Amino acid sequence: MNSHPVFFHFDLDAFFASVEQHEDLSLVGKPVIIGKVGPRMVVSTCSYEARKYGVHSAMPTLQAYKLCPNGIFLEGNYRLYSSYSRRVMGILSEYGDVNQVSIDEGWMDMSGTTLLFGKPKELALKIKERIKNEVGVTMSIGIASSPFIAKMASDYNKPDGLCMVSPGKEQMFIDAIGLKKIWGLGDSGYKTLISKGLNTPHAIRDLPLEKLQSTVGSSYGSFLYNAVRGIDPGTYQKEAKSHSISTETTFLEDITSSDTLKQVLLSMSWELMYRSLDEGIMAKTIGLKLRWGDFRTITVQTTPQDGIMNSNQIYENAVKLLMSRWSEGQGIRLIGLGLYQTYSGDTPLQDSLFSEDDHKKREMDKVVHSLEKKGLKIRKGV
DNA sequence: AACCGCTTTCGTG
DNA sequence: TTACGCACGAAAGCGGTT
Repeated sequence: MNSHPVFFHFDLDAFFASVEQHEDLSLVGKPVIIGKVGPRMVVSTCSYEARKYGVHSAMPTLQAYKLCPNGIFLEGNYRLYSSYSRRVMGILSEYGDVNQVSIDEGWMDMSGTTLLFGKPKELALKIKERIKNEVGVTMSIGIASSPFIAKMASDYNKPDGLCMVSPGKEQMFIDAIGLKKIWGLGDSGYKTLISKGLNTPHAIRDLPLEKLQSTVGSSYGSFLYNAVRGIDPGTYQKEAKSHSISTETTFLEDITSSDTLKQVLLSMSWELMYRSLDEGIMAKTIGLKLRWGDFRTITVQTTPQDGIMNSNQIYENAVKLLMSRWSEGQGIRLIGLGLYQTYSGDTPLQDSLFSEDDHKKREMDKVVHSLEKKGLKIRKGV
């Protein structure tokens, strides 16, 4: 009887680039890079052929161009990728509940499905084959006793990989991949550990929990304590908390005029308002993010006493926040606006605080938004 | 002591 | 030789209030 837990983590290989290669077969085998060559642009994804040149995600495209001048640089077609993604998720969902993590990745609890679908490894091979044949892209799958280990297993043999970590071998697996590949341990944490002489999972295992927590903080300490033992530190079973919606943009050139910044904030206020209406949420907090030409970055937020009802209020608060930290003439590279501390509903927490006008403006926002969704162009340039 | 608000930092894809 | 996006969540540290 196989009664132990079995999780699949799946990850599509160089997904956007693979889709482009499948759509245009002349790109197969070539270095395909998603990202327009130009200042302030970065690589979104690139094919494995491009990675041979040292190109990788988040790299400035100008640098990628230097490394790989023969690369095929594409702008990216997110609708297309989404439709591929939906087809993949559709196939996967024939085998169980899909916990989608992003457009190209997710995990499933496949415990106790052997009688139904066959042994995990064979099932994984079958799924990989189906995705390749029916969608046209390759997928890597990791199989393990927790989503945490399965996640790293799916990365182990990429691309077109399959890796199973047998129950009881989790800690050995962590030792084999090393600190740097532990999910949740990024550049900064890695450097901190190295600077303290903690170079391997083994070295961290030698420390008692309390000691670890006093060196790197209680939360991070217990995360590491579990991770180096191959125990899922609770990576994916987080309950959905208050979420947030935000938008930001980097200008082609630094902006120094308040009119331009205000115009952008106005359009962002509309966007956030409409997105929050679509998602049926209200927010308590408005936050502004600014990045100066020298990359210095700050955030500033406010939780207005009178709540947030409509796009006007978002905009007015945003401008106040801007003026509290920025003076005319300073070059702004990036500006962002977000709604935080959201809760679901259509009514404010303390309704009495809202004026009649605020309610009216909210109703107007709704009408404008519904007309726009039907294809009517109300505003210009958005 | 518990809670809330604000800001920064870190990490993910 | 440089080049550096966007959206989201979690947590720490601090100061203030109940």
